[in-house]
Amino acid sequence: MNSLEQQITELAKAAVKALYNVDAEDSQISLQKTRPEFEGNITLVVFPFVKLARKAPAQVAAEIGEWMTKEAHIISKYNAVQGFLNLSISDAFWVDQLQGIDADDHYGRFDRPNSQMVNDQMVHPLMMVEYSSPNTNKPLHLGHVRNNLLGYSIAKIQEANGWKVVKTNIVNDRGIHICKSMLAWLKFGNGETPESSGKKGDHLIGDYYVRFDKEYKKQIAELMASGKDEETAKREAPLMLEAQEMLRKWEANDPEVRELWAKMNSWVYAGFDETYRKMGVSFDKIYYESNTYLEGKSEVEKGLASGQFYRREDGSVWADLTKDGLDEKLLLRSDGTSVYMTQDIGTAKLRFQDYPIDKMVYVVGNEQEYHFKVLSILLDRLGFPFGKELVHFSYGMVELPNGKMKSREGTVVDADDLMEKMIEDAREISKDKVNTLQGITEEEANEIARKVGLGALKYFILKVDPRKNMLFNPAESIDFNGNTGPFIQYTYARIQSVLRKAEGESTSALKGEALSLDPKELALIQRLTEYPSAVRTAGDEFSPAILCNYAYALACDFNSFYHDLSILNEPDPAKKALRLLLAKNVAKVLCSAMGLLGIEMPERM
RNA sequence: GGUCCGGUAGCUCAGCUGGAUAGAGCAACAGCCUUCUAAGCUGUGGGUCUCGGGUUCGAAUCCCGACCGGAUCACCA
Repeated sequence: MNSLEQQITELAKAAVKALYNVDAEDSQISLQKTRPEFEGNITLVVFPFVKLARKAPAQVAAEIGEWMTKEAHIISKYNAVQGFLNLSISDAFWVDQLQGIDADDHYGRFDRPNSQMVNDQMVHPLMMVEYSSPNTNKPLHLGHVRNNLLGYSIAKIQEANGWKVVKTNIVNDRGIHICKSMLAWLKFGNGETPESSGKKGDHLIGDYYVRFDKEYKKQIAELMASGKDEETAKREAPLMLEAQEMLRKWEANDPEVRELWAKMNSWVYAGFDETYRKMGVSFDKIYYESNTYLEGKSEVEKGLASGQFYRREDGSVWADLTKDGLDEKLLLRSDGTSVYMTQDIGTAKLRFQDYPIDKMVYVVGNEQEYHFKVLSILLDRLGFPFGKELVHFSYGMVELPNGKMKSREGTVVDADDLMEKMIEDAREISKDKVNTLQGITEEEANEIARKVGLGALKYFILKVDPRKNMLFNPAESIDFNGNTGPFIQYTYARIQSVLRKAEGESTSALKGEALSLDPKELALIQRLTEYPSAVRTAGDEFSPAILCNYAYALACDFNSFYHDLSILNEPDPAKKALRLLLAKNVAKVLCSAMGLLGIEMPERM
């Protein structure tokens, strides 16, 4: 089906040809939605043609408008304001569009140009999306929340854009930071477990990580008091030495250390699982750094053998990236241990073994842009087809009113606490709405509060352009009114309420009926037709925010329509049928758009 | 210092492939529920789009230069 834009573009080119005998380029055809203060639905900007025509802009607009109106039945009338030609599209066209949307069960979903039919089945190119990637020494915080929500949403959006998406996670489960919490637990834990304390496993481990830091600082202070300088004190503090010793034992597969490590990590995973479940995110395949870092080492060794990398006198291994305008990059330390980059190479290797990856996407904060620039070059050199074109979906930091979150200063916003608080707030607010929520069970009420609270949180985070830093003020609660998730959920719930009451009513009265549309109805249909391009743009630009904006605009249009025009009390059966069809499809699209954001819709609220 | 990103209403953010008088929400104020859910709708006030040049019929948007803020440039991750 030709979109309206395409049809108008062809018409405009034909008009310019017929009137001025000039072949216009597609790039000269500039279309925009007509501003509400003017009559019309779509506007052609005619300035590009005024030189060719050697006439005043308004006259050119009028001439083209006259020609198009005569030639094309979908244009009902036009008006020209300066160089702007405002075109009104016929009501029949819009009704037709609405019926098309209604008939399309996959409205807003596409195939890729390189999707192929294989044995009667559509096979899509494969995109792997890595997100979350937590350390196992502390619970998830607000920064992770943004990461997880963006990662999950972008996976959904790319799926709608015709990719087969594999969601993946790389868990950073080894290293000195893990040893720190293990050591603190051994020394000060008295055998505390999640069961014995009732604490969530990840929080319990996080507490010991903090405890380590506290005791370590104490030791540093003592050493400095006895005359050592700060550098020496930090290096020689017994706790740090012990942690390093523990890491060596871990690398040497010391059974005792490994057993403790496995036990404590399992507590953390149980905690993470709970947080992920609550957040509503999931993964198709999880990788663990403890399994991939050795793979990375051997890849680096191979690169060394093939001359891609070189070894320095102290034994460390480096990649020379000066030809790419970058520096030299360390890949293996002089003691042979691996760094972050090494591990990422190993992970890529395993992933590539496991899946036919066409595109690899890393959802990681913008502080790591340099890292991914380097990784892209290295993977390319090592022969990974997706290396060169890998996407670092780089998003901005979440900042608090006084700057970044700092765990040492206790300003970290915990993910579990935050979600719980949002759900409580939603529950509190819904208590004032008893009239609309009469007769529902406690369980249903909890479920509504959960959807609404999380909806508010998710929308709040996703509506901001991912590239930008965003501000979160813990002192102010996240809104439930205005441009928010609950606003859109509310719009949906209202529609569901109407549809429940209209159950059994047919929309067939619409057939063949020539009815005239109210401007609010027309605006709604036009907005619905914009959904596919919103999905496409969100995919192209990796921006869930675009879908937030779209869903908000659609909800606004509907609420305005709903306020002015009655659906159930409309006496004209054809009009009533149209409005029901409209409401039904607005709900469908709202639900679809919010689904791509990972936000659930309540049937009532 | 090099590189990258940002600067739009009191606050949080849209708009940025150039188009009409720059938009929302929050906060403030004023209205609208015997009528499909008022988490809604309508209205009022609020702007040197950081600044200065340039390109253009037309610049918040593109180019150049300042200024301010952030990130990064580790044998950290």
